[in-house]
Amino acid sequence: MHSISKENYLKTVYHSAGGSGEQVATSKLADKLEVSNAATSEMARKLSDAGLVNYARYKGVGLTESGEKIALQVLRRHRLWELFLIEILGMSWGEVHDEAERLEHCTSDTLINKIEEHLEFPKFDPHGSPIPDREGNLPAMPTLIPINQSVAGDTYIISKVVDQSSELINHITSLGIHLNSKIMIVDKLDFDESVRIKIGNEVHSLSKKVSEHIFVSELNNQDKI
Amino acid sequence: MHSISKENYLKTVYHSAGGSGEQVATSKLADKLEVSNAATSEMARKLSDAGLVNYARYKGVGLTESGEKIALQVLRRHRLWELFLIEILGMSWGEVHDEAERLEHCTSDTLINKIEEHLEFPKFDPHGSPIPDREGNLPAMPTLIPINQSVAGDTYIISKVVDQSSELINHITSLGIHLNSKIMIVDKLDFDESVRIKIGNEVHSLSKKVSEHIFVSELNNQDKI
DNA sequence: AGACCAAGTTAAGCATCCTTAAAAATAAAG
DNA sequence: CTTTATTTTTAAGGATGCTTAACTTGGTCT
Ligand SMILES: [Mn+2]
Ligand SMILES: [Mn+2]
Ligand SMILES: [Mn+2]
Ligand SMILES: [Mn+2]
Repeated sequence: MHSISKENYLKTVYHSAGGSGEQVATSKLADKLEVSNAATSEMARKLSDAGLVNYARYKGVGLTESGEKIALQVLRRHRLWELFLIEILGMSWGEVHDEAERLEHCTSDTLINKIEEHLEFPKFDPHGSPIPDREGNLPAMPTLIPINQSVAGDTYIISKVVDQSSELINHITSLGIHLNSKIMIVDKLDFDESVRIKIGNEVHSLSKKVSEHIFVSELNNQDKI
Repeated sequence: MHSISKENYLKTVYHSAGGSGEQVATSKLADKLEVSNAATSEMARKLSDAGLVNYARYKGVGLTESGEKIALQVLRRHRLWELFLIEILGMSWGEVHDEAERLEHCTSDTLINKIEEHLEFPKFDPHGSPIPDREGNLPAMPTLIPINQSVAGDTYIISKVVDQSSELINHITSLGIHLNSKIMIVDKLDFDESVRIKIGNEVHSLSKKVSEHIFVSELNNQDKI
């Protein structure tokens, strides 16, 4: 098994590259991992030596096939743990991410497979993200769009919430937004890129920062999830 | 939270001191932790600086009050995880120790309390060891004796198995020994300190190494567990 | 007591992962 | 196409936790 730092790094490259094999700037990774640029450059070289990323100085990093395999394993552990903590142990949406962020690094295949079995082989985690199977395959997903790209007047279903920070999740929860909530886009304000949405009878304003982390699907796509 | 190394060290001091505040030789800890004596001496000094152990050169280490508090927290997490993995996830006796050895270092109070609640506040782990409560108090336990101190001809109940290594646990399991099994001491051989025991209709020979890790209670003490 | 031995400690050094500060490469302006 | 600004890398060093090898210390044997 690789070190905690290496696993977190590979997972972050995967997230930042947006699934495809794009090159990611080392400074972007430094931001997300909350370490210095210097630390990220150094790690890029080490992971490159280990054959887990493609890296050329000043050109960013991208996962190799074996690097992606590891990233998907970590992601699998993270997402299964989150679902388990919510479904079986009754923890809250806001609590599970930080816990999973640690557990993902100290869970054997045997254990994570037991958890998967206990949850009856789920396909999505509590934030709507797909869970890789034992071979690293992701389930088919409908195309989702972030709220800041939605159309005013249209109605959508909340389908995924990017859960990088528990602060964001707690804020979203406090607005009454949950997975599979139905929302209507009231209007979009150009000057600050905020979006006003209607949930039930309440109208809330979402800043750009918030709206770009919430993904929705069109109402008629709902059955695909 | 302290580092993994420090937590393991404190836990090992607790185990080695046999509950009371005896001083433990650094070399004994080095053996159990499978590191060099040098590493143990260095760590003794660091933990002493942090006020977690009493340490005077050449005199061994003993837990301070705050050191014992941490040891008991780690022990609590270890034992609750082991029980959880067996009871809820169906893992085997031999598998859970190694898993718990890692999980014990990355589990928040919130999570371990949820686990405790889910298990309905158990008092003993799957090997018969007592589980400290949230305040670090251990449940009352009957006095147990290791099999190598048992009396030939007498009948006992298996009440605790020290689970330092999964090899030992697997061996014991393969002999058909489980918690609460009833056994009879057939005889004790002086020349190699082995013990022969009868379980059901089978007679097995236990080496000294094995017999000193299995603890039994007299038959009439059974109800106290 | 003096010599000896085993147990325990210190010294020096290595791996990992991080930092800040200086240097180099790339990108942006003029 | 230079000059400047920004991004990225390299260099030097610190903390932690480990190693082997050399050195102390305390206890034992004669
Ligand atoms: Mn998460
Ligand atoms: Mn993590
Ligand atoms: Mn155990
Ligand atoms: Mn451990």
